[in-house]
Amino acid sequence: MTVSSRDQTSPGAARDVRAELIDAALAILHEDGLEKLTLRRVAARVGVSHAAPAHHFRGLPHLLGALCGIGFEALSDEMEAGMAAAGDNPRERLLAVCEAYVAYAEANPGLISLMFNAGKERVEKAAFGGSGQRAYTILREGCAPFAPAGAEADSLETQIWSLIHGFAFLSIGGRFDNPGRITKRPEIRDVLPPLTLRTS
Amino acid sequence: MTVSSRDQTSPGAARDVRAELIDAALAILHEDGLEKLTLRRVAARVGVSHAAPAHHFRGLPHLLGALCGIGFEALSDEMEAGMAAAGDNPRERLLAVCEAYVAYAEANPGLISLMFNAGKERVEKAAFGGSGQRAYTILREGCAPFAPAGAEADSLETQIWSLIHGFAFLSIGGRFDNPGRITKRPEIRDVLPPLTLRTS
DNA sequence: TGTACATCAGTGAACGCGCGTTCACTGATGTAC
DNA sequence: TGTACATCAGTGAACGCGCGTTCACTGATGTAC
Repeated sequence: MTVSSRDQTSPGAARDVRAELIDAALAILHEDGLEKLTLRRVAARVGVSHAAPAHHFRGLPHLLGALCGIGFEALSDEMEAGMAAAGDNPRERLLAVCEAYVAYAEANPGLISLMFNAGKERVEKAAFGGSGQRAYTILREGCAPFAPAGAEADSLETQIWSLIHGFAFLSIGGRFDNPGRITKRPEIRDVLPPLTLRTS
Repeated sequence: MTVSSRDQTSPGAARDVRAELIDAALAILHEDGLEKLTLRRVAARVGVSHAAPAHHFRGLPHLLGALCGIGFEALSDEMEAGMAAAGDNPRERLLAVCEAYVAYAEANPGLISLMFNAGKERVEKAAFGGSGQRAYTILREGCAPFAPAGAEADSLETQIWSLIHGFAFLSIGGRFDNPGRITKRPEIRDVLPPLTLRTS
């Protein structure tokens, strides 16, 4: 009986508690937000004793770090996929990257908040590598065909990043429901600045 | 002896514990962040028993609501002051509003995070009125002289708000220290989109 | 000017709660011989 | 194919901690007469 799980055709059918803990943490983050995300709740959701997570994560900050890594990878994947699906037009490509960024944030508000807004002491940075760097590089790639209007070298990236980042978090925070506004949920394409192709 | 405080020339010299509690809460928010902001710590900082705050706030969410109200008023004041100091040039006026927004956020990272990123359950909305509305109206006023490049009625406000909001939170989060970047802390003026005056 | 009373902010002890962490333990799995 | 041993993930009880909240209380202040 006890070997039943190993009799399955898939070798991965043996219980992977670590993966289950991460899935449960993502679910709690999504449903209840960061403040409800504790080791004990994660363990309870998986159906395991509250002491079990200690065998997989040094502590809550390490678990949160792992979640951030997953989040940045997934965000990067979405941005890359959007870019790839957009074809060759540079403007369409950048637009797709921006829309992917915002869409990911809107679909994963708890996770994106953890990734960007959680205090340094709460998240063990060592638990995820350069995952954030990858997303930034993709954004930079999307911006590359366009000349910055004026001065600084990476001012266009800064502009675009600020724009979509702010848009995403204002959207998540429900700020576009502001009673003074007409447009409840603007389109990204209506909000991007004019972009001129690099001439050289 | 017990009347000594009332013998002072200033009538406000009598202890105002409620105000002290709010000041202490702001200080904790600034120094340690939202996660460390509890009623007991606030009381301890003021030097009062931990049961005292209950006489002034129904609970932590009401205290946080009061802080948000103060924050939005202060943000609005800064935006208005910046605009007033900028003179008559519409572009300079809008730039000043934007710079005030970002500067306030950078100077008060804990408070601005509470105002925009804290969950609805944590902050009692009833504890502050339309303070957020005022800031939005000022931003709208700064945008008014400019024609939206294309379509939607409030797309320019959305664009500017997203841009400065994202810029502010990326700055607070230390994202401009990203190793892939050249410019560590860009200027707002280098990052604003081109603005064309409304013709009609 | 006095006296009786109501109000109200602050005290300090006590409560139950959920949290992270530690501990000795158990039982399954893998390995050396 | 066996036997002895090491490893390791999970258990459940226990710990101390900080938290919000409640409670009877005290003492100062304000008010009615």
